Amino acid sequence: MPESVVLKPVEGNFSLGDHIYSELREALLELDVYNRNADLRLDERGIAKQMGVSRTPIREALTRLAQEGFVTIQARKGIFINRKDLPEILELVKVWAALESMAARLACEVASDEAISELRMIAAQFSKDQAKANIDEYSETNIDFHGAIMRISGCRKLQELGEDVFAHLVPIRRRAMRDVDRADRSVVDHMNIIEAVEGREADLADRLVREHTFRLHDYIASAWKGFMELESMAADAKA
Amino acid sequence: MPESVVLKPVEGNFSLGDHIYSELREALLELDVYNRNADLRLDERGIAKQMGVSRTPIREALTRLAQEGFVTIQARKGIFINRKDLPEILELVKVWAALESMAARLACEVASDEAISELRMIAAQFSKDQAKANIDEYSETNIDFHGAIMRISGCRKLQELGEDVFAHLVPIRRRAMRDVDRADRSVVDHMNIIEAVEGREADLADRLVREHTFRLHDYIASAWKGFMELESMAADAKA
DNA sequence: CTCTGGTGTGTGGCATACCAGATGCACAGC
DNA sequence: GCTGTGCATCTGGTATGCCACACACCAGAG
Repeated sequence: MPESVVLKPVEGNFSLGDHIYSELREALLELDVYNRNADLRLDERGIAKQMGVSRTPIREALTRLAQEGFVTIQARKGIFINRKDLPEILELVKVWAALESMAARLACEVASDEAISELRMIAAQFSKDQAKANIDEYSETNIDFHGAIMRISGCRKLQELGEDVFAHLVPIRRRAMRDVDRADRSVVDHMNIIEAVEGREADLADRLVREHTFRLHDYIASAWKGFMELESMAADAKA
Repeated sequence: MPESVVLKPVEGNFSLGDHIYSELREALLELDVYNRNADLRLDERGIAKQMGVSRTPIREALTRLAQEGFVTIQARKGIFINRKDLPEILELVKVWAALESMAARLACEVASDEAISELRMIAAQFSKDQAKANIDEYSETNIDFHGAIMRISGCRKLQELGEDVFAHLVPIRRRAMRDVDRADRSVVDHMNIIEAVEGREADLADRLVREHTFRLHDYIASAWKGFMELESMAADAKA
C-alpha cells in the first residue's frame, strides 16, 4: 500500500439508533418542557415516519432516554416527556454540588499548573460588569468553567456523571442565568475557587464549590414560582 | 362496589424486557467478571432461546445494560461484558465518596432523630470482634449502614445514583470485604460517623464519610494485584 | 511456503406484522 | 338525561425475517 494515501478510519458508530438517540436527546433539551403548552407526548410511529425509519431504532433510542430519566414509557399508554418538579430539581442540584465539590478537591491534588492556569483564563474573560452586560455570553463561559473543574479533576466518571446531571438542569439553568444580579456574585465565587485550587487548598476548594452550587440551589428554590409564572405568561401570550 | 373488598392494583411493569433486564443485571453482578475464565461474550440469540423469548426484549435489556456501562455492544461483532480496570474502579469509589459524604452532610440537616437512631441500631449489631468473626454477616450490615445514610439524607437522586455506582463495585467489594483486618477499622469509622450525624455536625460527618470511603479507595489500590492473582489461582485450580 | 481473494457463517441492526391492553365514543337501555 | 356496554382505534410489546458487515477458513496463484 502506498504510504502517500492515508485514509482516516471510518467512525465507529453509524447506527440509526445512536443517531436518533442523540438527535432526540438534543431536541428534548432544546424543548422548553416547562412551557405548559408544550406537548409532553411522544409518538413512536410519528417520529419513525418523520425520520423515515422504522420504529425499531426509535424504540432503542427511547429506551435509552427512558433510562436516563428524560422520558417515561408506559406500556400501551404512551411515552411522555418528564417534567421535573421543584423538589426533584433541587435534588439534582445537590447531586451536582456533591460531584463538583469532589472534583475541586481532586483538582487541588492532581491538576497540573497548566490546567489550573487554563481555569484562570476561562474565568478572566469576564469582569463583574462585563458579566452583567453580556449575560448570555457569560453563561457559556460559566458552563466552561464548571466543565473545566470536572475535567482537571482527572476523574472521568465524575465528569461524565456531572454532565448527565447537568443535562437535566439545562432548561432550569436557562432561566436562572437570566438574573443579572447573580452574575457578579458568580464572578467573585469563581475567582475565590480558582485561588483555592491554585493554593492546593482542597478543603477550601471543596467548600467554596459546594457553597457556590448551593447558592444556585437556594436561588432556584426561591425563584421557582417566578419561573413558572413567567412560563404561564409566555404561554398565554402565545395563545 | 363494596368497600369491604379491597384489591391491590396489579403491578405496573410486567414486560418481558423489564424482567429480562433485571434478570440479566443480577446475573452479571453475580458473575465473577474478573475471573479470567469467565466468558465475557453474550449472545443475543442464545439468551433468547434459553429464556424462550424472541431477540427483541433481549435487545432492549442489553441496550439498557450497555447504557449503564455493564456491557458494550459492538455492531456485528458481539456483546461483551465490561471488565473494569483498576483506574476505572478507583474513579467509581471516588464518585461514591462524593455522593455519600454529601448524603451524610444532608442527613445532619434533615434527618429525624428516629432515623438517626435507626442508624445506630444497624451499626450496633456488631462490635469490633464480632465483625471480625462473622465477616460475611458484617458485610451485609455494612451495606445496610451505607444505604441508610443515603436514605436518611432525604435525597432520592443521591440514593439512586449511589446505588448505581455501588452496583458496579459489587464484584470488587466481595473481595475487599474478605480482609478481616479492615473490619474493626470499619466499625470504629461507622461509630464516629454516627456520632457526627447525631451531633448534627455536617462538616465533620462529611469529612468522616469521605475519609472512610477513601480508605477503601486506597486499600483497593494497594490490594488490586492481590485480587487478580487470587483470581488467577482460582481459575487455574478449576482447570 | 506465502500471500491473496473468495466464501461461508455468525452477529447485531433494522423493517415489518401482529398482539393485547388502554381509551374514547357512540348507541342502546333504563 | 344518565349509565354502561361494545366496538373502533391507538399504543407500546413482541416475534420474525432479512440485511450488511466481520471474521475465520480455504483454495489457488505466485
